Amino acid sequence: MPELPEVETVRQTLRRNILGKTVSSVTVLYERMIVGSNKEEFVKRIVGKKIIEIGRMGKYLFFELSDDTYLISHLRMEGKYFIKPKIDEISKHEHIIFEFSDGVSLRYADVRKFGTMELKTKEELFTTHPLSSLGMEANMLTKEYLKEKMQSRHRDLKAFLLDQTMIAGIGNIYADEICYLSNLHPKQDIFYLTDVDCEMSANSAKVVIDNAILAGGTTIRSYTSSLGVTGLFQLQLNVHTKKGEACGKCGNTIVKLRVSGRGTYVCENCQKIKN
DNA sequence: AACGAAACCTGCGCGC
DNA sequence: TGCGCGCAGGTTTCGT
Repeated sequence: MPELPEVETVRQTLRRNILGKTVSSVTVLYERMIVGSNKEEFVKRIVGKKIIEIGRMGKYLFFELSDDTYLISHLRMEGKYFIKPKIDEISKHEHIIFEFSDGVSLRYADVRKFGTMELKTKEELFTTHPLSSLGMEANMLTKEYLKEKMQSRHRDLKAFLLDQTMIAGIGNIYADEICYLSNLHPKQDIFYLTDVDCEMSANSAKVVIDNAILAGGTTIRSYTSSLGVTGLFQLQLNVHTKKGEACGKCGNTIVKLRVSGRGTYVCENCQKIKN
């Protein structure tokens, strides 16, 4: 489900709904989701704590709890949060249940069980993996930063955009959209990009990501809507999922390729490879 | 250094 | 209707 705009949307919705609540119990129904500690320790470190703030870095969400406890959550492909009354039945794909002292519960659901949760202290939060490994936020890129990162290595542009240690927050949908707006081919070797290309890429990333946040994220292939995520950015997509349709700029037919192991949509007339 | 493939999981849509 | 295959908004690991 989530790239930066979707995670940001979830963050905003969670903030509005559970800030200040105190956790009265935690139930872990799928232990492999927990990283870095066992189920018992995980539960023990959270119960009784209050939710002070909710933050985000790249695609990672983190809950600041009282007493120097931070919970990092990654939704991977299909992770979702739901807020329901405690007494509601636990549905099939809900794996971690947080109950609050006011009768409300926060539930982490994940059909594919790829998501992760990990506890940290304040000291560890930004100084240890995963948050310490992230590159610059996708909507804060500068041409200088991209220039430095791009012009010193050989790599497909799409692989670079998806590399979270280079840029934090871009996933498969927005990578395609950013390439399209920049008139660059996803298979373009970044080594040969010019200063102007770097500037275009930085600007495109900002436009795409910020507009997607404003739209509440993208909802494609949506089965169940998640908390806060019934985004509408799919209405603004230019290439992703548009195989066989006409390019909005030149009318050429948009094709689907495989780049960096991912389904990739491109207008091969507007996005030509150069070197 | 960089790439592809596999692994972690489940469900859906498609062609036969 | 049923089955097998490919595909899915992510990340890590491992072999080349």
